[in-house]
Amino acid sequence: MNNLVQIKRLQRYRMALLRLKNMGLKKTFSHSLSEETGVSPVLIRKDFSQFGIRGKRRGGYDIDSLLDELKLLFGREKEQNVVLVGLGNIGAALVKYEGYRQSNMNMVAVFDIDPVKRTRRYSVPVYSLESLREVVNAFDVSVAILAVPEFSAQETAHYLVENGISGILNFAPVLLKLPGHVLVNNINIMIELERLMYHIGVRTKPI
Amino acid sequence: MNNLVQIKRLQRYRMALLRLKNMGLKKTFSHSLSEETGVSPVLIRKDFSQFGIRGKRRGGYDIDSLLDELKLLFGREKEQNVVLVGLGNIGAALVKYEGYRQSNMNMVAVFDIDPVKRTRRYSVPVYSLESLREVVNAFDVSVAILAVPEFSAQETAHYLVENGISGILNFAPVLLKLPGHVLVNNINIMIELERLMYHIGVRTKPI
DNA sequence: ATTAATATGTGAAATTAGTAACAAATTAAT
DNA sequence: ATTAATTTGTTACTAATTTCACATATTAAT
Ligand SMILES: NC(=O)c1ccc[n+]([C@@H]2O[C@H](COP(=O)([O-])OP(=O)(O)OC[C@H]3O[C@@H](n4cnc5c(N)ncnc54)[C@H](O)[C@@H]3O)[C@@H](O)[C@H]2O)c1
Ligand SMILES: NC(=O)c1ccc[n+]([C@@H]2O[C@H](COP(=O)([O-])OP(=O)(O)OC[C@H]3O[C@@H](n4cnc5c(N)ncnc54)[C@H](O)[C@@H]3O)[C@@H](O)[C@H]2O)c1
Repeated sequence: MNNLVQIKRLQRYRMALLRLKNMGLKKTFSHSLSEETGVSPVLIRKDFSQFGIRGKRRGGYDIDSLLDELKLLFGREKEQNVVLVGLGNIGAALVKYEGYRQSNMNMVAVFDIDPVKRTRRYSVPVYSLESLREVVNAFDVSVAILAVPEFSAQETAHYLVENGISGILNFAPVLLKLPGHVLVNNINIMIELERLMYHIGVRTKPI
Repeated sequence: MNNLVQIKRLQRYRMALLRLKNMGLKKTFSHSLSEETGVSPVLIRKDFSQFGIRGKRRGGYDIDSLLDELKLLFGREKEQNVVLVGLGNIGAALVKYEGYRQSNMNMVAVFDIDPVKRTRRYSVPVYSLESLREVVNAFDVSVAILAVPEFSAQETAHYLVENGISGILNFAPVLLKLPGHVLVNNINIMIELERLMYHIGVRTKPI
């Protein structure tokens, strides 16, 4: 059963555990985590079990230990550097976001073809794409956030990969065609909205 | 097998078909759509088949007919109005986005508690939350985009529901606890980034 | 006309994911 | 100490999703 679906759930557990810890809690139970994540208690226990994470019968799970175990999975030891490509609407939101540290990540540079965009001053430097390779090498970057218009997404993604990027978080609503070793995660806001509409529409449609 | 997973795929087909149509194509085949969407050809055929959409053996599918059929599913007849709650980083990107029309949607109002945010002028009016019910009634709104900070997300979501919202696209990294009839779709940017890191890390880790 | 090639459509098989049931451990209560 | 209550961990079962295999239709070529 390993992977994908399960990894997504482990991430959710981790987020929830961070919240619980923040609230001052020391331990938790599969049914409490279920409340926080929407995953059934059995499945939570099974997931933990399969990743070698063990609780105490009747005593539940120790939050700190759980987070330590999950840290080995997600919170890579070394802080991971990412770059942002495309400083438009979405890009501007992402560059101003301050939550990267919390996930042990750091945005080291932004790239945009528009020189005007490069005059705006943020806490992160904005370059032309020519500097990409240099930055990738200097900061050991392997992941990029891609927030360029749909029509240039494929071409830009290709350029990123040519210059050493092997993971892309893609906001453009297209399937990027890239070499097999490259990983892409897509975020498609309009599709999420549409599906919401669809499900609501379906349910409220008169029978 | 109906629903959820399948609906997601049908949405992807639709997006891809719109692109193909835009490129001037008239018909397509399950294997071409597979290229565009990453879904296997058999599964594409099966999905269509189960939704009563039929192609021509040897002749493939007619793009316009396909889109018509899918329109019945997704592109509700009437344009759907949505509101945005929280005009921060993400909110500002969403209010400036111009792709709603294409999905037959329309953003009719933005809400923010911060009076300073309400002085900024966009093509969409910005109100305080007190006006929510009024707008919901006037524009028959059932879906809201929630882009407020994590700590106020639950409370705000609750308020939205109290005032007639039944679908929420949630950007805050928390599981919203709401009455069963309310639908929530979550977009969690950091989780997507983390998972990218994880999968890359796993693969490049020395054996 | 006949044959070959190509694509769809679908029931069966295989795979993957999730649930139920319950034993084992641990803690709390008497 | 003994009993009861609770919660984990696991195996067996059920459900869901996807792929396989192939029959069937359609077009193109000879
Ligand atoms: N803004 C939203 O709310 C929203 C919603 C849904 C989807 N999207 C998608 O997200 C992507 C970005 O949207 P946006 O609204 O931020 O777009 P935008 O047009 O505001 O910004 C795009 C930016 O990318 C830059 N750019 C263009 N080509 C480039 C290239 N080759 N290399 C580097 N930079 C380049 C442009 O100069 C611009 O600054 C689009 O694909 C869009 O479809 C956005
Ligand atoms: N910006 C990003 O790139 C990013 C990335 C990942 C996740 N997120 C999440 O998205 C959400 C929004 O992020 P952001 O960066 O835009 O935050 P932000 O702080 O920039 O903006 C939040 C906005 O919500 C308004 N607000 C606060 N409470 C409100 C309430 N009760 N009702 C109405 N409006 C209210 C604030 O006035 C502000 O304008 C957060 O939950 C954040 O964790 C954002």
